[in-house]
Amino acid sequence: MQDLPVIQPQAAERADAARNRERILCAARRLFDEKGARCVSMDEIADAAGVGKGTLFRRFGSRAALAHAVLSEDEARLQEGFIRGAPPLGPGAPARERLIAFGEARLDLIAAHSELLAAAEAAGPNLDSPPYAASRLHVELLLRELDPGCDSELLSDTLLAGLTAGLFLYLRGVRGFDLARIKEGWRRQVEGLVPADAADAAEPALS
Amino acid sequence: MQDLPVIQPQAAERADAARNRERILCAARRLFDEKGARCVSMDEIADAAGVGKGTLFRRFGSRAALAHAVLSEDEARLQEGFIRGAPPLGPGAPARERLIAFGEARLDLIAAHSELLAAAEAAGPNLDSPPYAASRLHVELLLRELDPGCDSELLSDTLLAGLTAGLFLYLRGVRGFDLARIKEGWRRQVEGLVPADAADAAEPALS
DNA sequence: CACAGAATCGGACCGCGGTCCGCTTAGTCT
DNA sequence: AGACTAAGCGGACCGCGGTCCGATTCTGTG
Repeated sequence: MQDLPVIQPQAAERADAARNRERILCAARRLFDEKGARCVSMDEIADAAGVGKGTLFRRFGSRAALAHAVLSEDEARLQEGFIRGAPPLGPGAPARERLIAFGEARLDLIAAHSELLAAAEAAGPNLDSPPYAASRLHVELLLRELDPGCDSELLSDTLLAGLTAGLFLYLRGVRGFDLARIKEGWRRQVEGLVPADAADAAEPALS
Repeated sequence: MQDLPVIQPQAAERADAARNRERILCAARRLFDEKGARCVSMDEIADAAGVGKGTLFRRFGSRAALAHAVLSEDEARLQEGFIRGAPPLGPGAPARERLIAFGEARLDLIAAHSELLAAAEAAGPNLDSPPYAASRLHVELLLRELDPGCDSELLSDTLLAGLTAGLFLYLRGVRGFDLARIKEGWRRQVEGLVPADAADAAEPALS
């Protein structure tokens, strides 16, 4: 019989490593909101954390990943909200409403951290990032519930393309739309995507 | 009385400048499809064109802009297609069909030059690039025709977010969807966005 | 407590996209 | 033709994200 596999693979993190991780996250968070995400270089962060650049990259791999790590708390809160939260967003409301609420919640998060999130979207849709995967799955399940015949796998991705920090910055900064208007657009897009008749197919009041 | 302002501001391009522009475009095109867009550095292009790096950037401003320039022919052809082309894409077909055909045509173009287009999308939706602006306007007009009450300004942008090279590469490369399936998703999204009743409101056979 | 081995550190280093500025050259006016 | 001027040129230079590897700890063991 082998040893039981340890559930937390990174549990054996050395004390100094843990300390440095915390220092880095702390410095990054501070610098990001002091100077704006795009004006902070990785060298600066390493410096402010009192740590070598190599350490920084060893810990987080890339700028995008660091940004994700800094935002992980907020991402987790959102995720918690649509998995176990109160009805408009969490289970209990009709799927269509949940989908709309999800988009609005995500847009709120984007609005709050747009620059940082944009940095985290370096390559494509934050591919392979757990938060994105979770969101995608959530949207996919809701879509499947609303219209079992649709290509929910694909549509979840294309729908989520409308909830990107890059797009948001463009819409708000260049085109001049405000948050409420963007939310309204999302609602409209969701309502359209789901045929009105099919929408009521699964409208039990509770999950 | 002053001299008449010349209508074409850049007409006064010096002979050597024109020659170099051509050399650069030519070298870029060749290298891009020999080695794949992402494996070609700007230094390489300048080198292959027998031109200094400064010249390259003076001419094209950025890597993204160079990519656009290389693709301008194809972009122009697409644009020509939806402005003056044959009915499914050009004027004459019902607006909804035109919108679907537009997306499919754009997806074809993306599929043909995905890497290069991805390079051209460096910052946000190719913001301020003429081709993107033209596409956006086209989509906006079609949307307005289909449903005059909708927020066509915003929806044109969010819809176009689904026709991005970055998204396409992700859908095809990471998720493994093929072109046909992606096109089907686009159709579905368009059909949803436009209420079925309003869709027939403007269905004259000719423009 | 001393030791050994490995995990971690850190800063020199790389190639990249992009900028700058002194030199060259193509067009123009006499 | 000759000279004048501004457009054009090119390569040294910059800061950035990211990598590498020798030096430096930390931690379990005798």
